[in-house]
Amino acid sequence: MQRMTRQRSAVAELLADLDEFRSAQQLHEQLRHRGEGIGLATVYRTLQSLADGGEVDVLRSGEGEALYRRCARREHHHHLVCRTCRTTVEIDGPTVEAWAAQVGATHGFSDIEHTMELFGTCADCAADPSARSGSPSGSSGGPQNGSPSGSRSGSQTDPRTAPRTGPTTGA
Amino acid sequence: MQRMTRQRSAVAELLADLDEFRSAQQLHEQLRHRGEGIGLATVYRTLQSLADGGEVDVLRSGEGEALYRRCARREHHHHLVCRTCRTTVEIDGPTVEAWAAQVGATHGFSDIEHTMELFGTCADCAADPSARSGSPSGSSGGPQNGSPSGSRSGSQTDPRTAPRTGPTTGA
DNA sequence: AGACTCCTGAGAACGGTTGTCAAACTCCCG
DNA sequence: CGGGAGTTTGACAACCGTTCTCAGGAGTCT
Repeated sequence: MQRMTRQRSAVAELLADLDEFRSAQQLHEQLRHRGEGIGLATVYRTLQSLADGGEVDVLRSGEGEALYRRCARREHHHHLVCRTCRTTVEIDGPTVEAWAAQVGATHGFSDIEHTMELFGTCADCAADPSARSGSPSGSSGGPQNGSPSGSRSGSQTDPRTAPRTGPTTGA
Repeated sequence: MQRMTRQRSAVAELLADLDEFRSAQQLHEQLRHRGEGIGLATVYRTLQSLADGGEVDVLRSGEGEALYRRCARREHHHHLVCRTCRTTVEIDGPTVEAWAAQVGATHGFSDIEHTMELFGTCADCAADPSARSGSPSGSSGGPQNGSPSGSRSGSQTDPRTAPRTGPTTGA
C-alpha cells in the first residue's frame, strides 16, 4: 500500500500548484528551492507512481524528456500548450476520436489508439512577445526556465515544444 | 555541401527498403548485417541530416527513443502504425487540421501546430496474433526485434507503442 | 513503544545520443 | 589521371535523462 510520506505529499502539492508541464528535474529543482529535502530518485519514483495511478499526465518533449502535469480531469483528453509559457488548456476532441476510429477501420486496423497534442502561442504571449517565459501559475519561487527544449547543448535543429501523451483508446 | 559517401547512400538505401519506423541502433545493426562497415555515430549523423532535410520522418517511441522512416510524401501527413509489426500507413487528416485550428482559435491561441499519430493492430496481425513481429517489408536479413518498447529492463508499466512526430503547422 | 515494512537518498549504472579528433575519403581542378 | 582542400568517418569519451542498488530512516500496525 502507498504510504503518505513528506516527500510524496510535497511532490503532489507542487504539482497542484503548477499549471504547466514540467520535467522531473525541473520539479526536483523547484522542490529544493522550496526547501524540501528530497532526492531526485524519489521525485522520479513518485512521478512514476502518480502517473501509473492516473493522477498525472505525461508528455514527451521533442527531445524525449518526460513532462508531468496534474490535470483536472482523469478521463481521456488532449492538451493545447503554449509554446512560450507552457500554459496548458485541457481540451476534448470528439471530432478527432471519431475520425481516428474511422480512419483506422478504413485501413483494416483494429483497436485504434491515438496520441495528439496542440501547440500554439497563447493570447498573453502573443500580446507581449518579450520576456514572460516563466511560470504563469506563480505560487512557487521555482526556476524560470521557459524553454522546454533547450537542455542539450548541441546543434538540435528543432527547438520546438513538441511532446506527446501516452495513447488513449479512442472514440 | 553534402557529399555522397558510401555510408550515406547505404543508409538511404536501407531506409528505402524498409516500410516501418526503425531506431537508429536497429538501422545500424541492420546495416552491419548487410555487410556495410559503418559507425554508429555516422548512422546518427546521417539520419539527423536526412531528417533535417525532410527526407525522413521522425517519431519518438514511448520510451523517448527516436524512430525513423522514409515516407513517400514530404508534405504534412500523419501515421497509422501497427503496434505489432510496425507497418505504417501514411494518412491525411484534413478534419483534424481544421479542428485543431478552430480549437486553438477558440482558446485565443495563435500559430497552431499539432502532433498526432494513430496506433492499432493491422488486419494481418489481427488474423495471426502469434509470431509475425519481424519486418514485413522483407528484403533485409535484419534483426527480428518486433517489440518496439521492450528495451529497458525495469518495471516500465506502459509497454505501449507510442511515438510522436515533430509538429507541423496545421490547417 | 516495538516490530515490521516500505520509502528514501546518494551514487552507480544504463541506454540513447552527441561531441571529439586524427585518419580516410570526395570532389574539384588542372 | 594526380593533387589539394575540405568534408566525413569511426572509435571512444562525454552527456543527459532515467532507473537500479542498498543501507539507513520513516510510516504503520499492534
